[in-house]
Order: sequence, then C-alpha cells, then structure tokens
Amino acid sequence: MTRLNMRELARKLGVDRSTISRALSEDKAHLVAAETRERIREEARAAGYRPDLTAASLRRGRSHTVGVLVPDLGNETFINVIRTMFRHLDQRVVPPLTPLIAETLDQSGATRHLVQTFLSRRVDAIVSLASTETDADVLRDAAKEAPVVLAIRAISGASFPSALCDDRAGGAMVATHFADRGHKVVCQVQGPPMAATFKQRARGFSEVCRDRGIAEIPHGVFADNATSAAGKRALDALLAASPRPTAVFAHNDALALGIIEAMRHRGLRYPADLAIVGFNNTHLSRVLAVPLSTVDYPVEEVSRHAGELVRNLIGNPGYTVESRSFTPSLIVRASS
Amino acid sequence: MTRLNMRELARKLGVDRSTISRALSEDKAHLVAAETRERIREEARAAGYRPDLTAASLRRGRSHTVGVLVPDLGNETFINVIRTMFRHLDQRVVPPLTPLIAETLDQSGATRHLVQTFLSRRVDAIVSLASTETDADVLRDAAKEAPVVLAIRAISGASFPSALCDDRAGGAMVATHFADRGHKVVCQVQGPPMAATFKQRARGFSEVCRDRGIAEIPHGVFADNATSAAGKRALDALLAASPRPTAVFAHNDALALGIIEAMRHRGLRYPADLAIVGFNNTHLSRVLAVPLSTVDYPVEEVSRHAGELVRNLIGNPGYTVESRSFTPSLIVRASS
DNA sequence: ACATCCTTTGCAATCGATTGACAAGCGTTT
DNA sequence: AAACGCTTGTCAATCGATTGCAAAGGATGT
Repeated sequence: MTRLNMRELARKLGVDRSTISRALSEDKAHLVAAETRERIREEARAAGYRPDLTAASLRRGRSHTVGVLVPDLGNETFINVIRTMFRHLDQRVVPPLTPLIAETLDQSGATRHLVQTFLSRRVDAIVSLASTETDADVLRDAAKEAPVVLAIRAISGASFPSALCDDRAGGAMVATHFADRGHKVVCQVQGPPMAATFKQRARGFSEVCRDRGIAEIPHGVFADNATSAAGKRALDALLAASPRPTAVFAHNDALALGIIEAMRHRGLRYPADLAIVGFNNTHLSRVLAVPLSTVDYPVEEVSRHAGELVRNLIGNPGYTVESRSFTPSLIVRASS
Repeated sequence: MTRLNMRELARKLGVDRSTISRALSEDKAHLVAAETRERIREEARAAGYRPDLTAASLRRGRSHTVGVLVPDLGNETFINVIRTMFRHLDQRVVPPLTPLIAETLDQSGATRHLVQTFLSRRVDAIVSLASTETDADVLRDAAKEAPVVLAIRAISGASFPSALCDDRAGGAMVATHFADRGHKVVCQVQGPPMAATFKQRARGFSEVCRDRGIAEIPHGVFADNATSAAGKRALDALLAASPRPTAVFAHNDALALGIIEAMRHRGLRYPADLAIVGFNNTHLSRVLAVPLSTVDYPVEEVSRHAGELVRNLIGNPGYTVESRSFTPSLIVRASS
C-alpha cells in the first residue's frame, strides 16, 4: 500500500496535478478559480492527502528548512533564542520553516561538517549561534549557496548579517558596578576567547577597570569552556592570586554557579568573601538562596531581529541587511 | 552559477552518474572496482561535490531524518535524552540521521500537526518524548508510514516500541523514604496526569502510602504544567491542607524548585518546615545551598535503548521489538 | 461577427539521485 | 569453441511536485 500522491488525487478529482499543486499552494492559489480551489482543498483534506516535501524541495531547490548551529543545547539562553526566533518566524512565513538544529559543542571541525549537511539538505538559510573565529571561511563559503545569519556571536573581521548583544557594554557595566561599590582588586573568569561574546565581555570589563583605576589581576582566569565545572576549577586560581580580588566577573551564569559551588565547599560565602556577577540572567540566577547579580541578555530583541533577517533574506532577494546589536542591562542582586 | 551535480561530475570524470552514485554510497560501493571507487571519491572531494539530499530522499522514499517530539526544550532531562540518543546513533548508523526537533509544549493539537510535518518530510522514524493519552490515535496512524518509538512517556493502552523509566517504582521509593523517616502526613504535587510519567509516579507513591499506613492529603495538588511557576502556586494549597503534611513529593525538580522558592518568600525552611523530594536529578538539584533529594533518572539507559529501537526499526524490517523500562534510584540529600 | 483580452486549466519538461535490467569484458571449464 | 560465471559499468525509468507555456473557454468591445 502506497501513500496517496498528487497524481492519484488528480485522477480521483478529475483535474490535472498542476491544478492541485496550484490550489494547495499559497502563492499560486489565485490562478485557480475560487470554486475549484475550495473543492480541491476540501477533497484533499478529506482524502488525507499530504504533499511529499522531499519532492517539492527537489523541484523548488529549497526545502523550507533553516539550519541552526548551537554550541550547547543545555544552555537556556541559546534555547530561548531559538525558540523565540521560530515563534516569531512561524507567525509570518508561510509555509512554515522547519528548523534543523545541530549542536557543535564548540568543537573545531563540527561547524564545517554540519554546514555541509545543511547545504546538502538545501536549507533556505543558516543561522549560527555558535560561530567562532575559525568558522569564518566555512560560513563565507556557505553564504554563496544560502543566506547565513549570525546571532549572539559575531566573527571579528567578517561581515555577516547579524543579531547581537553588545557584550562589551555588558562587561563594562559590571566593571562600573564593581568600581562604584569600592572594589579595588577584581578579576574575570573568562570563557573561551574564540567566541566573540567572551572576548568582548572581557574587553569591556578591562577598559573600565583601567579607566576607573581598579586593579584587574593579571591575565585573568581562562575557562576552557563556559560551564560550571570550569567555574569550579577557576576558583583555585582566583584564590591563589595576590593581591586577592574581592570581586569576580564570571562570563556567564554557569561559570558563576561553578564558582559558588566551589566556594561553598571551602566554606566561603558570597558576597562577603567574594562578590560575584554573572551573565545571561538565567532562571537559575534568580532562584539561588543568595540570588546572583547578572547581566540580562536581550533575548527577545536578538531573537526577533535574527528572525527578521532570516525572513527577509529568504524572501526578498534585494534586501539590504541591517545588522544590529542590542544593549544588555545589569541586574544587581545580593551577590555583589 | 549552479551547484555541481552528479551529471556534471560524471561528465568530468568520464563515467556514468550511476557509477558515481554507487561509488559514493556505503552499501553499493562494493559494486564498483576499488580503483575506480577511490578515484571517484577523491575527485568528488576535490571538486567539492555535495550530493543533493532532497533528490536522494525523493528517490529513496526516506530522508535519513528522525522526527523528535519533545514537550519542552528548556528541560534538561529531555535534552540529555535527545543528545545521548543521537550520539549513540551517530556511531552506528551510516549515513548519519539528522534530527528534526519539534517542541509540543504539551499543547493539545501540536502533536498532530508536527507529526504531519514529519511524515511530509518522509522521516525514517519518529521518536516521541512528549506523548500524552490523547496522542494515541495520531501516533498509531503515523506508525503505518514510519516506525514510531516512545521514550520517557508511555501511552496507556497503546503498544509502541518504547524506552521508559519505571516511574511507578520511582514514586514508590519516595513514599518508602518518607515512611522510613517517620512522616505521617505527606503530599504530592502532581504534574499533569495526561503524561504517563506523572500518573505512574503518583500511583507508585500512593500505593506505598496506603501500604505503610501514612496519610496522603486527599486529592493531592495538581499542577497545570510541571514548571517552577506551577510549583510556586502549589505551596498555598499545600499549607492550607489540614492536617498539614510534613513532606512533599514534587513530580519533578522544577516543581520542587518552585516550592522551595515560595517557601523562601514566606520565610519557611526545608526540610525543617517541610521535607521535599523531587524527580530527575537535574543539575540544579545538586547545586542548591540545601541540595534537593531527588530520583535519579536513568537517562543513559533510556536514551541508549531508544536509539537501539530506532536503529533496528529502520534497519531490519523483521525486527521484533523489545520495549524496556529502566529502574530509577533515589538520591537522598539534605532536603528530606 | 470577429478580434482581443482575461481567466482557468492542461500538457510536459524538469529538479538530481538511485536502482533494476542488462551488456561487455574476461577468465575458466567442458 | 561453446557455455558459464563473475566483475564492472551503462542505460533508462523512476520518485512526486512544480512551473513555463499554450490552449480552451468566456467575456467584452467594435
């Protein structure tokens, strides 16, 4: 028993396949007489006809699909951006776009491989939330075949349509906050600098430290990845520093949490022994017994703009791209 | 400028398209002389040839794609299962399967719609982590066209190949624990009972309460969804009960966290004022200042078995399905 | 009545890879 | 030398929807 296809349905209804195709489509529907169109739609539904999208994709050369690269599916912020972006798109793109979501785990080489797969599947566009410095070439090549949009992470020296957060400003806000509270020696626990987000956060923070004359302990502390495990490991380095910092800027909430855990193990308390500020305003930062000060990520704006970029780049060939960067805001809670 | 296709590549290499197809495939490669095969693979790589998977899917009638239904992308447990399952599959299925991930948010009707999309895209299989009682028909229909695997959530009265956790046993463990600690009056905060997970957890818990002669406050407390917001709301009902329970079983960690937050707001402490046990052993349960007792979900086993089911159902037509259910384990921490 | 235009529908080519049927080449056996 | 098997490669049909083109039918204007 084989699926009902358009040819078969056409035979039943006594019309040509092409008429059915047009009647069921969004953009060519006006070419079919209203009465015929309604009859076809009605009958197609009744017969349980479901168009084969692999065939449609082949013929059209696009699949109504968007490839999404994400560093870590366990990260609330990335998920929120993906979710918000597609909710936004669903409301204004017909037929709807199906996301192909792939996780890079920030492993070098993953991007190349996954982008190849996306292109093989003839995605209408690629959205990368996972870009690192080394991805520039791959993405530039990909952009020849499908529009590429960067969200969250930029690539320095490359120009792609993008929807970003002003991470430098975010870092600066944290340093300003520390200065205002009278801290003299501070530190950052930095995420991997291949991701522009972390690089910019570090830069904004350091600039203000310099301007305000507070000491940042040299070289900072680098986490191999931005997870709580890395945060835990970071605490040792932090406490070994001399002079010892009184406040620390963790490049995201997961790192901050790791630091907090490690402190608890040692019987240290925050903010008394060490003030802490994170980044992202994750759910977790709010529910800690001592809630975490953090930088609120402009998820809504970034997602919406990323969605807009995708929609326009797919829809209007002559679209002039407007990359945008949105400003985050510092949320001061009890941890600092 | 058009993409390089097989026809073009064939012309360049002076062989037929079919030879190229076979040389590049996994299963038909033995039909091509080793020397020719290597030459073709080499040249294809050099020329940057990338097969068009939409065309291949059309011809084959399957797309090397697996549709995944998940209730909530923000839930760590579901994400871990998806990730682990595909990691497992990637290592033993060639060519690799691309996941199509879709979120139902437990909205009725979402499943039907998303399953239609999956079938239109000719997925090789569908994995549902989001099944509810009302999904039985839709999934049964879908199973006529592609194998359907249930993970995490079963559907009562329907028999699908499945990879589950013994939630009833999990609930029972919690009740036993409460009884052993001498609690006389206890309560559950139940997730929506359309999801079999919650129904079974409730059942296992109640059975043991009855057997051990401890009072469960009548009707329990139902959360409209299993999120921390619902947990917050639940606390009021809990405290209003008479006699007042001394311990509560939250059907997942998010609910537990909501209860904890609400307690903090009222100046109550756990376990002193109310003992709490959650479910899933999420990262969060470990890092709370007072860590949460919880039931550890057998993520690894469930994911691996779900992967096995998918692999076999796709690969061997005559495969006899072995549904399995794995036992969770109680982790007692400071909260109970 | 005839030319013209518009609406509606049908015809047939097309997208690019896969695969069953078959042929050519070659060596071995009878 | 005929028959046979085996390996290697070619031919051509096929998957199912989309779309440029043309034809049919109807309405309108002169």
